[in-house]
Amino acid sequence: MNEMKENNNISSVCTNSMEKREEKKELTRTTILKTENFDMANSSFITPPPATTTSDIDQMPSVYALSTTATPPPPLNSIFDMMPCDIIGGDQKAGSLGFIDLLDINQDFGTAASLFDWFAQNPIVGSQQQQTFVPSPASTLPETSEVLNNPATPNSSASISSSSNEAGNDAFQQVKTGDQEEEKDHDKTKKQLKPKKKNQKRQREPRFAFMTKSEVDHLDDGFRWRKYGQKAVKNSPYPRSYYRCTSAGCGVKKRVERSSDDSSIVVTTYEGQHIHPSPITPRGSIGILADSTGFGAATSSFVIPQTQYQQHAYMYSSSPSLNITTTNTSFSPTFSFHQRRSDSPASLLRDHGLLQDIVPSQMRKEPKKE
DNA sequence: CGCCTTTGACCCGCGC
DNA sequence: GCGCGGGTCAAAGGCG
Repeated sequence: MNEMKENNNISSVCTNSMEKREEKKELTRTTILKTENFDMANSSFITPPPATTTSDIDQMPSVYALSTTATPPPPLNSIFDMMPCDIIGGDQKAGSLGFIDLLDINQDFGTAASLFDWFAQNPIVGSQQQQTFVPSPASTLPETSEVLNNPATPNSSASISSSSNEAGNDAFQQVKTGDQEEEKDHDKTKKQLKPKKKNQKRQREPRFAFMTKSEVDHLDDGFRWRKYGQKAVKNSPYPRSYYRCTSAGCGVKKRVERSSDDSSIVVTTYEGQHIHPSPITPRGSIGILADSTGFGAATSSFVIPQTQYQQHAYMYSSSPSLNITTTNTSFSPTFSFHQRRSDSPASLLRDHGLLQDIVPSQMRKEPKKE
């Protein structure tokens, strides 16, 4: 109890204090990269990511995208496809077995004002393609990369098949299997669902995680969340918070916790798919345009408030030359993530032979500065 | 008053 | 079967 409170203090938790958020938002920095060896069950890296090396990077915003899957993920047509609905097969246990490279972001971002701009500017043909990525020491991962993905789970593989389903919900359904329909009403009745069949493992919603270098734990992503739980995390001084989207009928959840290795890194894990547009488009926030497919909403959990990230958008890559720096530029005030469903950084990377270059496990050992 | 967080208890799955 | 740990519930209280 007391310990938990202490943890809260330690981790500079300011979950819903707008004031504090305002104070600290500028401290939030974002870098997106893909990684692997992420233990989704524990929201931790199976293998601690190598340290970033440059002091520059240390100054950069940090968002690390992570995801796991137990089943071959559906089409990866864009970075935004890496949202829960499309990417992560949702079995927690299996998911914990390994982490898959899904955030295939690695590209010369050129003049893109931001990560999001970049995505907007780089249409990629990604449909009807199949991609399999099997982290393996002997595989295509270049050891020159600073990435050092210790394949904690050699068996884990991201099979990204593609069928570019324009209906986001349908895409989501692709991930679902069999009895998952039962899950629809699991939210309220979970507790009463004792008579759950023994052999029916509870299927988890697809999940998507990313890491954010921020002093703010609960990032404002444009949606309204209600905290419904907090648990101490084993082997971590920081607690894990559980949030649920407050919109009626929307069962999207997210977990937020700090990296035990680097307290400046917040690991946010989204689970599920929004069935509504972002209720909030606060000034400075990147709004999400949900389309009729609902996919926009589905991917909206990736929304990053402009106010928090506009200072820098940085993307790690194993190759310094591939780093993008977007300094003091702002994200598009409104970005429709779903609008690039045919764009695939993954395929782009594939086309450019960069897929394996992406830095995964690197971020955890960023030089601690505190 | 409504919405939110806090927090102890409970449920559930898994490993031993 | 038991214990552990993750995840969730729901009552209580805080806050605007």
